[in-house]
Amino acid sequence: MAATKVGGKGMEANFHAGSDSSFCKPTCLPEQCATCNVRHLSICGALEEDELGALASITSFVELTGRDPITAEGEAADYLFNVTRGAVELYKLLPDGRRQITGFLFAGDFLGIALNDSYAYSAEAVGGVSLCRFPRKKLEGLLDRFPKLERRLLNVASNELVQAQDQMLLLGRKTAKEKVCSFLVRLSDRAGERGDDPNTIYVPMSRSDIGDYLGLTTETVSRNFTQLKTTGVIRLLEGGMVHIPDLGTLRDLTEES
Amino acid sequence: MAATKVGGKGMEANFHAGSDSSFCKPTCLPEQCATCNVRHLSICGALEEDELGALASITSFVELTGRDPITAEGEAADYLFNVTRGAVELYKLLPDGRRQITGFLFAGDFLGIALNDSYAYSAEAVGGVSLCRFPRKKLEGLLDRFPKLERRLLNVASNELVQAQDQMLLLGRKTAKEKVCSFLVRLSDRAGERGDDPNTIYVPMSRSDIGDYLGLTTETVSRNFTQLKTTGVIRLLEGGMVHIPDLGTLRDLTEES
DNA sequence: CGGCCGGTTGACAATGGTCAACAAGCGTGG
DNA sequence: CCACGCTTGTTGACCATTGTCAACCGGCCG
Repeated sequence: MAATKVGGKGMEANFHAGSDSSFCKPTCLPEQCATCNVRHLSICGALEEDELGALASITSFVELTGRDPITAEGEAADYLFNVTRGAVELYKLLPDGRRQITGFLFAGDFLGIALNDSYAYSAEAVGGVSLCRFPRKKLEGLLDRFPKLERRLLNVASNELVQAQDQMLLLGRKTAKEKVCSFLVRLSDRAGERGDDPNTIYVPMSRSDIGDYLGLTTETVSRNFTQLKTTGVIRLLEGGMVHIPDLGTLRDLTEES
Repeated sequence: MAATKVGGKGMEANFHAGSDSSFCKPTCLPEQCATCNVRHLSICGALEEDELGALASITSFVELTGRDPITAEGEAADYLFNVTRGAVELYKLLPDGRRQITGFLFAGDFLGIALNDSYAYSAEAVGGVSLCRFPRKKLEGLLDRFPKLERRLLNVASNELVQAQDQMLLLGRKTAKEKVCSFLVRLSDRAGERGDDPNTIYVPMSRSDIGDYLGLTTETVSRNFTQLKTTGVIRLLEGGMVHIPDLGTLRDLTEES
């Protein structure tokens, strides 16, 4: 796949405008929305069925693979996104290449709150990802029409800020072991929220991604994983799955309230 | 001064409701708003003069000294605030007492975006502070009436998220020296934005506060300050003032783009 | 088959933390 | 007015956690 950014001019072949869906009245939803299983989780959930058409009409549907870039830090923020499948990582770089991943996004998450005209971070796909892409100007126009949508965005921003505070506490004050355990607990909590088994979590990201998220090196992450493994707190399964026999034990190691 | 929180039941003697200002029509602004010099910077700036009365009517004006608490992490978020004078610090604690300061607020800043029913962090005054206090429910009511206000809050949240990303990069990936220099540069930038001299900045917080903000110990902060002092990058003046002869040199030490 | 990538492990180093002593400033109370 | 104690900041000696560098393993893909 080409390494063109989704926000840029390329990849036009990779997505289809919502209005493309042939003989469909404006109020009729494109197939992607009709079958979307994270609609109630995402910002779309703020709108009623009959209002959703307006949002859908400005939406393009994007499919990504591998490590396709989505946004680049500092670039004009012309598009905002909804993740409907897969995982996305957000990161910032220092000039010498040091990287800090500021967050992972999953299905239902919104990408593009943290910006003032230009993106505050780069975003790239981790494996297969589906996105809804909204032109920023047009989305802002919809905010005027649907205050409910704006309220929802404010809630999203609020929640992201709460998460950001937690992450600052983790980065600034937790030990390597506490960081790794907190990370696993968070993935487990999210799995639970999605209705998945919180004791068997999917960890799609590499050790180096985890390190860059927790402010550690890959080696330290790896060492802590093996230590948790040998002490029986976790079991590493096939395909990036991790089994946690006793969440209480793991949670005790995070030092969280 | 009593250690009662401003969000709680105490301190009623310390503030005056905006509507107290005697024979004043609802549209007439209380003295505090009329003379407020950060109105255009704060969320109030989103409203026209004639709309401000509605906001003022739900506002209480609070004066704090010393280390008075404003909010406590986990507590019901019944009030939101505007800082109109002084400095406020926001922090989170681990059960064993480790502390992470997630941000400092100054005049014009809004306090209370990062919440979902309960405050995500504790907030306390650093020295003398003046606040405008809004009951959350009533403020939310105003958001329905004034979409401009909601838009402004979304912008505030957006900016805070951008800052939070920067702080994560700092906490996770910068060295002690880079952290301290970044901190000074930020204070200098803010001084410049306020129209103050960016070469002579006011650092009102203690070494321990700075350490808890940067994920360092007081000793490491102190050592880095003296190193910057002996290499001539900064000069420590009276009353917490710091002189920076050459901002370029300092900026080079932050490793920022 | 061979090279590359991701993960693991080991030896060692260094950044930053811990512990302790000390100085300066400041308010309190004799 | 001075002595005292408390807090804050500074500095030093030492140490530990985590980073660095390197080797190695296994899987995957060309």
